[in-house]
Amino acid sequence: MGIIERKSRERENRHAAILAITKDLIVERGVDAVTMLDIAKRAELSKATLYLYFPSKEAILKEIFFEMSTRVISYVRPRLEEAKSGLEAIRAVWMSYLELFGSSEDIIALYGIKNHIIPSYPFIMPYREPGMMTGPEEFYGCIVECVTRGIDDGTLAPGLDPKSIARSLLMVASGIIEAVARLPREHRDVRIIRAEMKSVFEIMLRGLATDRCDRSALVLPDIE
Amino acid sequence: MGIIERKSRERENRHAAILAITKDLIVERGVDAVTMLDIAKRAELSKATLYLYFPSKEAILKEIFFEMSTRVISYVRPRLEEAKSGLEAIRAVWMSYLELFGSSEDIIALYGIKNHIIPSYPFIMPYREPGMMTGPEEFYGCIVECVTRGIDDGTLAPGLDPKSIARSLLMVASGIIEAVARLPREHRDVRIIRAEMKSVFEIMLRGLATDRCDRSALVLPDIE
Amino acid sequence: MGIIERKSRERENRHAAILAITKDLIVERGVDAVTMLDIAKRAELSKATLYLYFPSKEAILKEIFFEMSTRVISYVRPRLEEAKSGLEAIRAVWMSYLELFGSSEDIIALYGIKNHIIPSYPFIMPYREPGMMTGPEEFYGCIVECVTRGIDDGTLAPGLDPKSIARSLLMVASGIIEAVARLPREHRDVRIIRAEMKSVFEIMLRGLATDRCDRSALVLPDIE
Amino acid sequence: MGIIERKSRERENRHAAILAITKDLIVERGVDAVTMLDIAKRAELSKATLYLYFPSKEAILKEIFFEMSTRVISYVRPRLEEAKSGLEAIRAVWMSYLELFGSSEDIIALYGIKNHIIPSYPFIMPYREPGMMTGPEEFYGCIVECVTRGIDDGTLAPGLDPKSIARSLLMVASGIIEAVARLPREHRDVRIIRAEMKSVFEIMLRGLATDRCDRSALVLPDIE
DNA sequence: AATGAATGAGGTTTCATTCAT
DNA sequence: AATGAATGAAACCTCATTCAT
Repeated sequence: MGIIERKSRERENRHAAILAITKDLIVERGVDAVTMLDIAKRAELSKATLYLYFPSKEAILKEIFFEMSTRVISYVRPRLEEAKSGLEAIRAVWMSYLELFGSSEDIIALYGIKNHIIPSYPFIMPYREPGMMTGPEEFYGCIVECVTRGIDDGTLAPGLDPKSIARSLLMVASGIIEAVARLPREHRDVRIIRAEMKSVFEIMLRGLATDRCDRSALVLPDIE
Repeated sequence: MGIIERKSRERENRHAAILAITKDLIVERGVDAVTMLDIAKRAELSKATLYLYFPSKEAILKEIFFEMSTRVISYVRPRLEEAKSGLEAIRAVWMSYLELFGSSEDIIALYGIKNHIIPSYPFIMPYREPGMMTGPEEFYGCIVECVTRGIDDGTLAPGLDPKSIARSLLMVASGIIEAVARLPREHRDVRIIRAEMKSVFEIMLRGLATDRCDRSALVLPDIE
Repeated sequence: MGIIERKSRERENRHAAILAITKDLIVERGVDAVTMLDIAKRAELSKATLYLYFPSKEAILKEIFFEMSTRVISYVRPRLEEAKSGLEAIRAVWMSYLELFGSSEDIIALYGIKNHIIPSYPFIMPYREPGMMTGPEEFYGCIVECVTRGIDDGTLAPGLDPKSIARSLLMVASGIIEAVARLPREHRDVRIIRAEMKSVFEIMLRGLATDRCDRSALVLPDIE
Repeated sequence: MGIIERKSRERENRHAAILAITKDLIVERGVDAVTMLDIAKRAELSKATLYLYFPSKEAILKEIFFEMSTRVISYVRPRLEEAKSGLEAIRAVWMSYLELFGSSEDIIALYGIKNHIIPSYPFIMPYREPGMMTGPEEFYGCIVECVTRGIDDGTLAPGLDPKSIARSLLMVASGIIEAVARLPREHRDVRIIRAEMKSVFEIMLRGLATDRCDRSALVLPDIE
């Protein structure tokens, strides 16, 4: 039993290692430039072995994707719940992006893979029972809620379509991350990039807020 | 002589036809999924024939890219010059996007190819003598000017960095176009997409403008 | 009739021009690197037009080859006949090579093509009635005669097989020309190359001669 | 462990088999006429498999080339060291050629590839630190030494330029091998070819030697 | 569980040659 | 007579995936 347990743990380790390595490679080179051989080499495994842990390359990508998007939403959700208004909730989302990107570039992989797995996101989303949604769908749902809440509490401009705004916010964030992802690694200066993100996010916050809101909520703090 | 002329015209037609077909294919499937064989098949030519008109696949992409970006800037520039304020100039840029996208989806190809040809745009740009800039570089320059003008004439918020804002605007536009490009063709409903663009652009306009400006300049008209 | 004549002359001019151009290209780049398009471009003709004058690329090569080899033999033969001994005849052959190469690098084309047209030369040669031989065959025959003559008149070592010696001489000459042909054009210094040829030829002359001969016949003059 | 060893041996065998097959094909058809598909077919592999063992066609050629040239020089060098005079050393080089060619036609591949890898050899050679030379460069150096030695010990004619003579010898040998290589395989009668080589080599030996030397050193033995 | 070995399908590019005009 | 246009065949190379051991 101890042995079986150990085996199982080893297997999980390998599994996780493959995912981590693939993520790194994607962050370094972009999804398209990562081959199964690249992954195998860095994992010090044979290509064939990868297929013991994952049925296909697609499956690796999917797993990274869903694992990461779950993680992101776990990070964001409590911050949303603490927010005292709809506007603050939106602000909390942007803050989370800045913090997440600040702590690691991993998020680049998330967005790179997204374009392979659910390219139509956030335009097209299958209807799912509440609780059955995947990370990105849930994330979208969260933002819709934030916007609705903001309209209701008067911190966001009335007359907005929450779904449309949610899509807009997602696309803008996505666009920035992808632009960053295309930078060759040696030009990715985290500080500059965060400044760029902050700039865009602040513009959007100002664009969405009503006069009634606290001006301080429209500014994102510097993160060093 | 009439014959020579006709022949020459036919040759140019083929040349143009190949470009047009490639553009269509890119719009349909994305740059990465378009092969020389695909182009040849749709043009009802052999692969070898393509190489009579273009020295390489890259050359086809480049030609489409530079031709389109020149066309876009020619479209946008006069509208900028007519604008009475910096804010209106920015608004004119957004309007142009809406109009261009409304008349054809071609612009999707432009952005798809951009990521191949100058992936670091708009982050990294080689310095060039004025007048020697490629379309995208010139476009960036235009927007920097608009923003500067807007700060000077008080229609845009003071304290903004024009270069940073220009990059932000380009990235946001790019992000939207790319999100649209990833939609399968049958789901690309031009009206919905334009509404989506309009939504984002209006948010950004509001986010950039000062109170002093004309409220009507913050709204983009519907284009049917 | 005047017109017909002119036409015919024009046709011959084109024909000759194509041959000349091809020869130049071969000298510059080597046989393998010359394409029909290269020839057409430099001749300011279309590829298709080449096929009006020659049925195939092979045919162009063959014609250059036979024309040049005839010219070479016409150059060499009278010098052989003036020679007063077998040894001097051999010397005259070498002298001819030095002179021919000195006046133009064309001979490089001759040897380049040879390897395509009659690769087995000088090992295998079809039997032909006297007078029906092609240039290279005749050339070989000449050298066989020279050697025979030299053995008979005592200037060349007895016990040699004239045919074998003839083949040896041809192979050695060929080897040098081909080595030169492989040099990139900018490194082909005619003076150095002639010195190299002279060196080899003198060694061979000394190796073939008997003591009886005039020592001065073993030295080749410098050609500036 | 036994298994690992066996696998590794098999892999090396395949590697070696590909090299051997390629060598054979080159010997049969010449370098230019050998394609990756040819090699794959004869090896009963797919083209893709070849790329598991070698990164490119060029790499196969290079490996054959360096392996063979190393082998040749290992064969020749001890024979040179046993030689009692410069002339005998040169003779030993020729002897080696005869023996090597007698035991296998492989050497044809060596010379065929040489013209691809270092076409300017022996005219142009990069300077290298002693001990860093490739096989052919080392070979050239050896021959220069032999000639120098021969001039010093009086067995070779004074007034010769050792470097020039070395180049001449290499070109002559190369010329013969290449002439042989162009023969269709069914006409390559090893005995005849060796006789031909012997004939040329003996002429050159006589041409280089002084009267002082032992006449028997000017004759190469028959090898049956 | 692990992997060495193999491959089919597909990518870009080149070139001698043909044919309608 | 001249050619613009076209192409089939073939070259090198890559990669996700399979399978026997």
